[in-house]
Amino acid sequence: MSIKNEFQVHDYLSQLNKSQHEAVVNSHGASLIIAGAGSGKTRVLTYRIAHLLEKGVKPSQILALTFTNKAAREMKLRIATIVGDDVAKYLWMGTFHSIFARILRMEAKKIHYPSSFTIYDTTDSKSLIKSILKEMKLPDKVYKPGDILGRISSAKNDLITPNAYARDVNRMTADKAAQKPMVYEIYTRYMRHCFKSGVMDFDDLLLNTNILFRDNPETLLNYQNRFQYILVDEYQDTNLSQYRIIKKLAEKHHNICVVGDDAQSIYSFRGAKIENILNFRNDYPGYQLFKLEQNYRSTQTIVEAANSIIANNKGQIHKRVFSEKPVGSPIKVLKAYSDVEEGYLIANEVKEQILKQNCSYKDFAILYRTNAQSRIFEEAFLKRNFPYRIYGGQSFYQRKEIKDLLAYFRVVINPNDQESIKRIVNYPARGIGNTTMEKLEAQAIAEDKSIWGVLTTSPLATLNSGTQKKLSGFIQLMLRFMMKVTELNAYDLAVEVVTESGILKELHQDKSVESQGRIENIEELINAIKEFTSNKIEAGESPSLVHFLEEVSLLTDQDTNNDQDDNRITMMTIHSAKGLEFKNVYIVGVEEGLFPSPMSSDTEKQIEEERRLFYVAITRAEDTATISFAKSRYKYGEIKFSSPSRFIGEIDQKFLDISGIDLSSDSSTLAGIPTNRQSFNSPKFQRRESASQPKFNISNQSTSPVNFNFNQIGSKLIPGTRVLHDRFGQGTIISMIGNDNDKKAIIAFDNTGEKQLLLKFAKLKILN
DNA sequence: AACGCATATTTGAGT
DNA sequence: AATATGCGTT
Repeated sequence: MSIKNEFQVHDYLSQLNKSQHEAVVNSHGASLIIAGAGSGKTRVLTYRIAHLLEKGVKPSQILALTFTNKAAREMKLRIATIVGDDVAKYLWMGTFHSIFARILRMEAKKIHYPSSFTIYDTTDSKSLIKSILKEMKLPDKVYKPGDILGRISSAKNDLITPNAYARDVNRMTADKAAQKPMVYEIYTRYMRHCFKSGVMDFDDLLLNTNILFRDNPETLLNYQNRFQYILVDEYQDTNLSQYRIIKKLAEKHHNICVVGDDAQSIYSFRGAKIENILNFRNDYPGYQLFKLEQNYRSTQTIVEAANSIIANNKGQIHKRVFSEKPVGSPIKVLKAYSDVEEGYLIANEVKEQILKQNCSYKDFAILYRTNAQSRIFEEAFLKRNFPYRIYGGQSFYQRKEIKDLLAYFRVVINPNDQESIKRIVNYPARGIGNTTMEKLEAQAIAEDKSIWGVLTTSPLATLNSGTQKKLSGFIQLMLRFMMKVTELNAYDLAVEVVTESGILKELHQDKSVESQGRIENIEELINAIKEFTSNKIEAGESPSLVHFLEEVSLLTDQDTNNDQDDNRITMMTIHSAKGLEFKNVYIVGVEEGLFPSPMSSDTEKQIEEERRLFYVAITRAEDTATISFAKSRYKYGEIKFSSPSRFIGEIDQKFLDISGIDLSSDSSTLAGIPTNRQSFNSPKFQRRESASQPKFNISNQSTSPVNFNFNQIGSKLIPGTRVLHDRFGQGTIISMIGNDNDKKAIIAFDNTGEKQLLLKFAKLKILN
């Protein structure tokens, strides 16, 4: 058999150390693999699956669950290089959400859902909660949609249905104490609405899987038989809902392998239970334990420093992570007086390291606690023309024009999706306004139908004939699309929707740069659909829009265009850096009040999670790690002062290089770093700091910009002129439009694309 | 229905 | 600070 030869060619077992080898070949029964940071976890998982396949297990009998789509894709790819794509493609490998969405679609009838159910993202859910609040006449000042969604989400992750919620004393009293006694009622209506609309949110995908298996023993049995081997990655970050699904599926064969690291559990805020990994031994008493303790990623200094941090946590699974790589350089600690200076210092460091180490931009990562911190570094790098990529924040699929188009698709597939209908009914403008929609919604509630149901089956007596005509035009338009769902593939239908709906026309009429960008985004989406369609046709799978939507709803921007070979500095939150590695890592904003986050500083448990997050951050580094903090930073437009994070003091000082810190300012501590839990919030301390704030001249001498007053020398701004903008960096003027006070320049910026700027406000500088 | 101005909210991480 | 929401005006 050709598979055998493939294995011999790769000779994968010889690439493993002893404990990795054990973890790969002992593939029967229950296994717990504790994988320290950088210990070759992915390699072990990959080879374990390859090994199973070699032993004759069919790929379709293996279920492998990962945390992100990206992890699944990469692992599948690696397995494919060993066993071939024709085998690997039959593996059930993906995130919990995508795998069980797939199963739920097949089994939808059994839980009384349409198999064409659509998936709501957080924005959709919040907007639904808003309309429920309106319906219940509750103030959204008290019942903040985000908060309520969080309560609902937490209930779902704990498998608490609305009925159980009402009986849950803890939740009910907490709601009452928070002056929000109606959460239970909102939850009930939210669930009912989703069910009637044929819609699931992220948590529903897991909750409904539990319900499916609970109420349909024969279906459960079917999947228990199918999945002879189950593997779960990042087990420490599974929630109760996920845990129960796995437990049930593995009940028959007990061939369950979970991989994780309790020291890297960082998602309890969204319901993950670290207990799942800690209690594995109780769930499967005959389990085998494998510990991967050798770190192949980082220098000894980094590994030891990380160990000294995590030693502050209690109740861990004992392990001794070590490295046999060189000792490496100490962890540099940088102090900045302001957030802006922090950006400047880090940019300097990057430049210096690039020259010293002979490495390039892609070897650097800036990791922060909150997405909002990215801006400072974006500005610092733009000024110096450093290429970078920011991950997270607003993703492609969250952009307005993309959501609009996707809403069309969703309505075509599932016309009962009310939030989507509301989104598109008057986009492009059709003269169907709020009043009309409110009447329709009221009627829908009264007749217990969806809005679409009202539109297509009820007499619209309360509306005047003009409005009725407009609505009928919309209905006819959507019906035309719906009739073509099965006949056309995703691409052809998408093209038809963009043109027939008038979206494209609308955007073309608006000549602004913004709508230019929107058209480009729409084109990008259409291209993605084209690629999806041809891939599916090639693979002999269905290229319908239904399947495209399925894939897209569970995608994040982490999963899209990840060109490894383009040479940029990476900027992301520590959460999204989990699982990644970089030669040089900069952990920024390591301050009290930011990291640990004030929202996670109430209990020691929360602090421990923040500490694990810090551990994750440090262990991303291969060669060097740098920590920085700023004494002051802007928050909500106000200057806030802060002191270095307690976590810096928790690192064994012998691993730190604090020469970058000005010792003069605070003598009572080691370079201003509290070595125990003291803080520096005394007014005296703060006043002194604010008075001594230095002004830094950040302008780059080599491109020395000339200050410029547009009224006098505006005529110098002609197409082709190179200019510098504070925020967007360098660019070339494409054209000038407007007159006098409204004069604008259309500028193609090197890093951020085309922008249209009003000269009155844009502080442009001409470059020589 | 589009626009302009005032006020509120965000900055807690992501499937 | 930047963006979102809301209300009143055209």
